[in-house]
Amino acid sequence: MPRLARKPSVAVRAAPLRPPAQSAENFRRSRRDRAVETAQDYVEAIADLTGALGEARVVDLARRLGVTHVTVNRTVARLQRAGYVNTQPYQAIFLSAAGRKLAEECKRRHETVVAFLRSLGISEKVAELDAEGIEHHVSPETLAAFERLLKKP
Amino acid sequence: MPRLARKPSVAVRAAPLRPPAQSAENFRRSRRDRAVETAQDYVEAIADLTGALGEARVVDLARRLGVTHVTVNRTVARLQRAGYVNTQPYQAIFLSAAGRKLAEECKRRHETVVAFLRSLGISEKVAELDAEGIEHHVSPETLAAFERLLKKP
DNA sequence: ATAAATATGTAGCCTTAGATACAATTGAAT
DNA sequence: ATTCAATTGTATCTAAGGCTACATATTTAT
Repeated sequence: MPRLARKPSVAVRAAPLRPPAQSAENFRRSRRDRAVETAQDYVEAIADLTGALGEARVVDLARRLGVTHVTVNRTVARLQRAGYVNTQPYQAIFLSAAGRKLAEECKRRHETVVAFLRSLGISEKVAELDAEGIEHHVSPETLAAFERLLKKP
Repeated sequence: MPRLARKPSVAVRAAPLRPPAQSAENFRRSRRDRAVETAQDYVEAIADLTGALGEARVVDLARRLGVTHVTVNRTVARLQRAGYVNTQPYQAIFLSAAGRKLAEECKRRHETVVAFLRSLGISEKVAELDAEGIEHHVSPETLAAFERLLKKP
């Protein structure tokens, strides 16, 4: 069985390749973002439900997030361990101070992203859809740029 | 222990709340995106490494993606089952036709997102960083808007 | 007051995605 | 030809985040 050399003496194509360190850092941040996305989605949903209904119940969260109540239950328990929410068995779920703060930030960012996409001519529906995924990866610098452009069209 | 009514007869605040169906759909898509992000990141990295070095080895992928070789190994096996790559034990990893196609799309989208962010005045570094997370959530409609605005400044 | 419906909780299973520790293979140098 | 370092593979652990099935509370309706 013929074997390929570890590194061909002559590179097939001389494409410039950024040093892996930077690249790896970007992927790591992207993964880290992913890990906090859930928390953000939940606190945002809890804030909305609390605003609209006076409290956030497990079933309502499940419906809203499109998962079963079991998933909500387990995640809420984790969020409580992390200090974002307060709840007791068979009771509604309320945000802690930290949770409210996080929810505020998320809501503002979400609305900015949606408004920015809308300003580019994206439809309401798609803007909401894309924002849901995009918002978690928008750095402060990029968010600031969005806000700046929304003010000066 | 006092108990809260399931639904307070009078809503504390009359905030309009989109029907959960749409919201749930958005979250579901966002989660589905997450599931294919990995595949996209890998085929993109494999394409880059193949271009630069002639082949993609496990260690290089690991360095580039910022994970251990074990994670790469397992993921590559999954990508092979999914038909995106071809490889054999102790050999380099090559893209299949489907993998090359996916890599092309990802690369184009990645570059568009970076260019668009750059055009907003975002720094090179942050543009790359944010794009890494954002690109996976940009719908065709939004991508088209980005391209349109890049042509007409 | 009791029964039914709804809501919540628990047990257990699957997949993805990270890790360490150790084993086996390969490529290169002596 | 043998050794040695690097690469790759395997076993096993952890945690998040889905799920179904079933058990327990709670709320509502009769």
